[in-house]
Amino acid sequence: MPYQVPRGMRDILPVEIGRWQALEQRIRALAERFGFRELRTPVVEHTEVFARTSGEESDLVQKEMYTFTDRGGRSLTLRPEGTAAVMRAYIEHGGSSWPQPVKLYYIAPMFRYDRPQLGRYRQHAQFGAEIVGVPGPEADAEVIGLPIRLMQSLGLAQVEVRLNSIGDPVCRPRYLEALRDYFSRYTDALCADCRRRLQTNPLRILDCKEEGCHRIAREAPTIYGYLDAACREHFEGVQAHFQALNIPFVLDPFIVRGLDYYTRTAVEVYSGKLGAQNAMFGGGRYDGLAEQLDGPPTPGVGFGLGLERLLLVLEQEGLPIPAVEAAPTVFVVAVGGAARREAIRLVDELRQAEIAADRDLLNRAVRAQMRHADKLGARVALILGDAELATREATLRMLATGDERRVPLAQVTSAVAAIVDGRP
RNA sequence: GUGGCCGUAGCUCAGCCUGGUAGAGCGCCUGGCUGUGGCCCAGGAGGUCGCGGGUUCAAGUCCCGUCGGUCACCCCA
Repeated sequence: MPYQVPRGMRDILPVEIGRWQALEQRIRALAERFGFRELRTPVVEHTEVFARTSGEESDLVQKEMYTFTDRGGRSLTLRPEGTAAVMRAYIEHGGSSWPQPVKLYYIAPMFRYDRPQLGRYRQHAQFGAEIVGVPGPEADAEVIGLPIRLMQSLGLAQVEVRLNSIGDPVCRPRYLEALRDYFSRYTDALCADCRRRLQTNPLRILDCKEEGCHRIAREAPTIYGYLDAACREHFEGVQAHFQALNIPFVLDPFIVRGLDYYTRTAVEVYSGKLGAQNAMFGGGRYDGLAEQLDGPPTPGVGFGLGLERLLLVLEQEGLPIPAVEAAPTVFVVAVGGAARREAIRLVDELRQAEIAADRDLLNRAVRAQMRHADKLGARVALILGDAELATREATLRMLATGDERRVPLAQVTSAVAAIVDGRP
């Protein structure tokens, strides 16, 4: 085995690409029906774009970034998440002067240096969408409704949406103080990570999975008593709009999100079919993000959804997406040099008529050519030999039934077009 | 970054315990059918047994290391 793909990365082979293409097509159609337009950003950004926005304390920055120095001495990082890059592009190109609000989506690879396991890869694909420029809760419901409707349209009926508010820079500090007060009484019982988080980010203690920490966290004060009027009003607005959209959700005060830029709304959706890596999508509001990138104050809300995980869940639920097929309509089988030359011309003519056509390139026996036509899933075999050439005809064989008839060469394309249209 | 399990043909796996000439099914190619696919039959190609070291007369098999996969932890999509 001379070379292998880098750890945690994978090749998507032709036998499975049809599912990816089908999923991506559906996503694009749905996102655009929702009024989102695609934004493509480079796969790398200046490291600070992620380091400053996600937070120095976040796991993403601490241990998951693919960072390198380019030949000019710049520190660049392979995009570990989409939102910061979208906001960087929005600010750079003067998004505030575009028709407001701005609704953007992306389907793009993300890179995180992590230990691989089922549903977790060092390169994975995410579908994400953002609404920039709307401070009110209608945008939260609008953008989070998108992946919900996507999953429903794929047949995932009961997805559980876990919703929370983590406050904003006005009210969250008071809550963090309350958490510090509370957890300080139990420092001996907290794990080492959480003792550190007590100083750096006590919110994160809330979703620590350590048994001891978890037990203590369960009794911790929730943020609900600390949200100020504006945050509470926003939170209630999001819930009201979810209800109006008939999106079921549960309130979960332990959803805190791993990145620092989130404000107010935080959501995560899980599947029981994914083992330990069970998050399907996550997202929230990030009203302070633009300023962290030295841009003007700009509200935003969005999500990121893991495509590998979505495909895995669909597979395990017995709901595979019908793959995009790439079978030729016509396979031209040629016997002999003159027929081969005619086949080259005929295949080209069919292709110019927008009919998928293919032929043998290995100079193989008729039998092998027929076998190949069958394996490719062609609907029609066009057989060209001396007998046909003598009368300027081709034998048109329907592979499903074995029915055959002779067609003049000049009428082959229209005959095949008729078959494609369902007129045999 | 920590721990458990697993690496033999393109794929799924047997052989390992008890060291002694590397196997099966599927897939691929060819032929049976010299101009007709699927089904069937026959043949062929394809492997430094993940890699490196050690023990031994002899290692796919035993030991150590390493890389990769997988599951769990951390955390996330």
